[in-house]
Amino acid sequence: MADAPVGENLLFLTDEQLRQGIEAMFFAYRGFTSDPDRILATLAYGRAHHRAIHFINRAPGTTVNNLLILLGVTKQSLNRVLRTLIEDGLVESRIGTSDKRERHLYLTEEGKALEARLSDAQRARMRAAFRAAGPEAVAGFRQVLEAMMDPEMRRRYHAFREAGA
Amino acid sequence: MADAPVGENLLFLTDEQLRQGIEAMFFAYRGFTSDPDRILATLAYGRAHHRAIHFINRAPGTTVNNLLILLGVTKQSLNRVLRTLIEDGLVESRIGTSDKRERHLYLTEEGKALEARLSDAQRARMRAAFRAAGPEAVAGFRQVLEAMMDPEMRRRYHAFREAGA
DNA sequence: CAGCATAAGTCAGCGTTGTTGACTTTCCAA
DNA sequence: TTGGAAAGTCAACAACGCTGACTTATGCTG
Repeated sequence: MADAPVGENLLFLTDEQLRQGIEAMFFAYRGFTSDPDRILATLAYGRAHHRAIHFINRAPGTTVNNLLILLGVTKQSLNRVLRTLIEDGLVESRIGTSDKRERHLYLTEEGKALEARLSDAQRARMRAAFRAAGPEAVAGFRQVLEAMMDPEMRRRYHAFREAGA
Repeated sequence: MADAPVGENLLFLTDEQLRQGIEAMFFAYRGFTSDPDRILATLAYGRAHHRAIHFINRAPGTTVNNLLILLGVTKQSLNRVLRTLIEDGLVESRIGTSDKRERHLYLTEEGKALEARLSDAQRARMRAAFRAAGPEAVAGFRQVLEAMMDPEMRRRYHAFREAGA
């Protein structure tokens, strides 16, 4: 897997290939966010709300601190988003049982409904792209993306996924 | 290429696989932008400046209109960025010869120097990721990204690349 | 128990980057 | 010569990052 090209066949590492990869990443990310963005624009929410909703859905009961580390934003920034989501009844904040300083976050039914709308739209595009490219391409896609993350973020992400609540 | 799995082996299209793809895209994009962001932060520039510099470098002599369509922003938004780059002597704006309403954009030597700094950083990460994943994974990565773009953006992007000036 | 650390929330202010709307200037082309 | 395209400008606004300072509640440790 990691030992395919050693001395020959390094043409995929030319500057031109790398630049094309960079540009592909830029344009693909635009497509990636465009469908949820359209939905969010009708609701006075933005991408930050989407990200919060997404990860609360993925790990119900996660704490505010967990979430802001995962998202890589300050607590002030996250708090502004969480406050509106709680006020609007999409997210519920429960005081921790073992540690009462902590707030555990959950989606309400309404929050789950919006999460599903956003997720359906985003998954539809991802599904179409995966289907068009085929399973081997998808495996390569995942490999490259994993390698592109900061090691620290990759670690946090996997820890989050395994921790759940 | 497009006919690998027809009735069986569609496990790569499960909702869980799609969600993992979505999250990988989110975290990888963070890594993707982090190196240039660090450089830009020391210069009072942001990502919008980077994008303008990148595409002017890729297609010297492109017009303002070409650029704003490619970047998908309004002329007011692009103009604010271009103005600072021109004032700072990184970008040169030349009045068109055939059509004098048009402004053709070029990087100055100083602009090319910054482009190289930003690009070196971003390519280093891309190179490391490509190398770690291998050429077949890179091909798959590119295929999925291409399929994820809006068709209109993919068309514009390829047209831009071929047009040059 | 006293005191420090931690988790969360809040207020104020700021910067970047996107938006809309309205307007002017320049200039090509029918 | 007139309509429209291209470019630029001004104003206002919103989303969402940031820093800094502060409070409140709670947990932990000496």
